[in-house]
Amino acid sequence: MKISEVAQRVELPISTIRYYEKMGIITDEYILREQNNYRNYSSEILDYLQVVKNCLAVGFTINDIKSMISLKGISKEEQARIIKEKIAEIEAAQKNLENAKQTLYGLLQTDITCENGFGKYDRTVS
Amino acid sequence: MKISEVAQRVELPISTIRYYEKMGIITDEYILREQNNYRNYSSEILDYLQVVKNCLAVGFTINDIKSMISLKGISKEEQARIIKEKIAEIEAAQKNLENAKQTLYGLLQTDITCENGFGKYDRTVS
DNA sequence: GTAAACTATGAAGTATACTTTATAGCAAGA
DNA sequence: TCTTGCTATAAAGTATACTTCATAGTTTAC
Repeated sequence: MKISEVAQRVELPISTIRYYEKMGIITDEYILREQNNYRNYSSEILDYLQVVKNCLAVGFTINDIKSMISLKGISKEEQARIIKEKIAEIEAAQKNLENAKQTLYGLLQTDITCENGFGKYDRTVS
Repeated sequence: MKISEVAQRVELPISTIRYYEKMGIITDEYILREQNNYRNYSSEILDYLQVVKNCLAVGFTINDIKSMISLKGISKEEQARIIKEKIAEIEAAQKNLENAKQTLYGLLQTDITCENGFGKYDRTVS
């Protein structure tokens, strides 16, 4: 499928898809070039880009994703190590999310305008 | 307490703390200025900055945080609406995290080097 | 067959979140 | 006192993730 279809289906701008390729997180494996030089993507790009979107949405960088892609070239032990590291990062992010969420729930239940985490006013100085 | 103590306790660079103030997410409520013009922070800054860190870590922007701070000026209904919106965003992020985590667990269990989400090779073209 | 729409590339521009630099005043210990 | 270290500000610089622009070839609809 052509780039515009990919863009529409994964809900990313065309420019972003080309950018991801330039950055190395969309590899040749997903792309054939036609006679006219147009990119022709395999359908697997759709699931792949969804994973990429998830990863970026939760704070991983493009370089993080590149390191995950490049797992292909290294030893199983090293692969496992990197993956476990990433999982630990995700779990840390999950804790942060839960904290942030509880903070917001706290805001809902208290009087936001004076006494709570965001905007609390207290001149006590230590 | 002075800026260096805050920096150390919340584990943020001094420059970042000054930057947050400049961006408006650390307000005067947390700061007194001494005769020498040094900032003197109230102890509440510590919890507050932890919340800020959590929010930033999970994808909220400084402007998002500003909008949460500014809840003080608006109606309860509007406050509740904004907070619920933010909670919804967090829950979306939580789903993304869980997806990303499952993807990584999948990587751990499969043969990473050939058949999986990152780096799958399939020339099928639609 | 021609205009509108889609594709391509490289380079420059933008937004966000910081960090660093340059310069200078204030403070605490030897 | 003097040196080392902490504080201050403004402005410039950096990293990341894109987006836009300029230019040009290709395809499709009429």
